[in-house]
Amino acid sequence: MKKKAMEHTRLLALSLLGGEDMYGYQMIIELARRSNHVFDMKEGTLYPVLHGLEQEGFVEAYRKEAPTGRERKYYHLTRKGREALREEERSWKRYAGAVDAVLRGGAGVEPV
Amino acid sequence: MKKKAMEHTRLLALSLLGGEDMYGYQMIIELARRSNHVFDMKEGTLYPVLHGLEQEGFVEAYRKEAPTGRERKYYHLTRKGREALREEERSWKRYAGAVDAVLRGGAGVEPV
DNA sequence: TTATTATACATAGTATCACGAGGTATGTCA
DNA sequence: TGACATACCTCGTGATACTATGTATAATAA
Repeated sequence: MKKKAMEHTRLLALSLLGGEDMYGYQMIIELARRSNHVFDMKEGTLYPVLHGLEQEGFVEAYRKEAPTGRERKYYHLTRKGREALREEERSWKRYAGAVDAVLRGGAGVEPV
Repeated sequence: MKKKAMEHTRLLALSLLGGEDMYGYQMIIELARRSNHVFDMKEGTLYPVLHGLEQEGFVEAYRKEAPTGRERKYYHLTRKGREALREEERSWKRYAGAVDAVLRGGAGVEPV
């Protein structure tokens, strides 16, 4: 079987940050935990996405020292980011609903 | 807002053929209808996918004349294809369930 | 009659996306 | 001290879906 593509990475990242500020590494761990390891996001996937979100003004980064003495780069969801999250959620529900409708044989999705 | 990528095209194609034999153009129309135009698949997307499915032995093509006198190329789901459909459906449910779990804040997905 | 549209198939080029591989650096623990 | 976990990052590659384009026929409009 082929490898399952990640997809919807932005939605997942935004959703994670919707709850609390997080740093990249933490997001990967959390995503794996919350999805029961269905999502095993790679650094090579997440970091470019975070940088993109930052450039778009959806997240803001700040550095904070961890209890261990190490510096971490935390990401905070901006207002604009929260709107984007809501939009992406809608988009996901629409998408998932449409897939399910097709699988059921086209029982009909709500009109858009 | 960025364009939403199709994704899971194979699943959708297999699912359409799970009901009855169809020809490519018909699949595009049907998919749009059943998904209420959430999916507006392009020929440039579908045909390569169909050819791939054929090469893998998931579908078999045959030509049949339409009432209009025109020739159409119908695709039929093989046994192997039906298995692939079931597998893709499982995969989709797993994926969608995991996304929903993350959106809910990680209420927990069934272990895999 | 002729032009346009809808039907029907197909490929080539392009953009995006996620991954693998690799690099850097620090803290912890045996 | 050396291995491992933590923590960040980039580059190259492959997969996927899109746009654009090409071909051809049937139906319809001008």
